[in-house]
Amino acid sequence: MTEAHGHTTRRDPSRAELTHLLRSRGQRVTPQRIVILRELRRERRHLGADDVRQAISDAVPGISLPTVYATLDLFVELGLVRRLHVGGGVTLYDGRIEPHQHARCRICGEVQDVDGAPDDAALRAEAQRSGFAVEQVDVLLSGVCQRCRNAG
Amino acid sequence: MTEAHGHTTRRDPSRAELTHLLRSRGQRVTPQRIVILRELRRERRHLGADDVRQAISDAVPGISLPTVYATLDLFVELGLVRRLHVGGGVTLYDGRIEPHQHARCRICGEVQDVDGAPDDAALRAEAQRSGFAVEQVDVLLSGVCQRCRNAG
DNA sequence: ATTGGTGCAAATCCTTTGCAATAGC
DNA sequence: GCTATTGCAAAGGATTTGCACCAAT
Repeated sequence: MTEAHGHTTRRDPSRAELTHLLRSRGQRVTPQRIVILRELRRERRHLGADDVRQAISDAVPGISLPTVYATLDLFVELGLVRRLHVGGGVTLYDGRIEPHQHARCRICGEVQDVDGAPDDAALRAEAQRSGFAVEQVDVLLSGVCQRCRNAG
Repeated sequence: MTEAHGHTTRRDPSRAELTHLLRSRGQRVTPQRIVILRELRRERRHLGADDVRQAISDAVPGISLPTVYATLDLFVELGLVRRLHVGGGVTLYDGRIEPHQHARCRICGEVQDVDGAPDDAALRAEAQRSGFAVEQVDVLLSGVCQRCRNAG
């Protein structure tokens, strides 16, 4: 038995990180927050707010969607997760912090990670020419994923 | 008088283009479509669906939002305009076709154009390694625009 | 004991849908 | 005249808000 039925305690690197960040801002460490962050870090898929709620419904049975939204907003502000705006008004959350970009299949809608940072020097320079202070660069590739190419 | 109160007729390059595209697909050339495309081509800002309706409310007084949405969807499919998903679930439409990217101010939300194509060779290659067929690359810069930097 | 966080219910916002009337072709 | 397109009204789905209760510090 490795660690069985994921409970909130026990060696969880994301938990210490979270506790520290929240405490330093006078905010509270709640089970909801612990579980949501752990889920985002564990899951390699990209989750919407309701996906998150479903994914943790065992660990935190009665959690409400407003709480999930509030928590995700907080995590984005803390820099713990990335918010992703893919097509169709869909908003997803990504627990991976390492620099990487995203590719969205126009057939099935699935979003996959693409490792690597964009070579954005030229675009940055161009934006800064007009006085825009660039803080972040998001790249979204669109196309057709392997599975849909095989199916189609 | 250059050409005064923009009416739908008279030398409008976008109109001929639109007529041709629609006819070739057995679709109809309506005043709503003509005016919406002309507005998107003329306006250098990026417009949401309701912005479009307001912008053309003089030319097409009774136009409904569902019609605006349907028309924008059609134009995106025809490749006449680009759909932009910027933060906050906001969807904007861009009548400029030439390759360019976008920068969104995190303070005021304004979206400005950034000329130039991304140097995306490395990311494309990485995505294709996993069987993903890249068709399009969208880059969204985030940061603070000139005006908000001065104000702040 | 304080007061930030949660859950609930309802409100809001954007977008889509169903359908009868209208207008391109 | 045929049928795509429109406008209206209403539905739908995602996210936010207000407030009373609860629980982390």
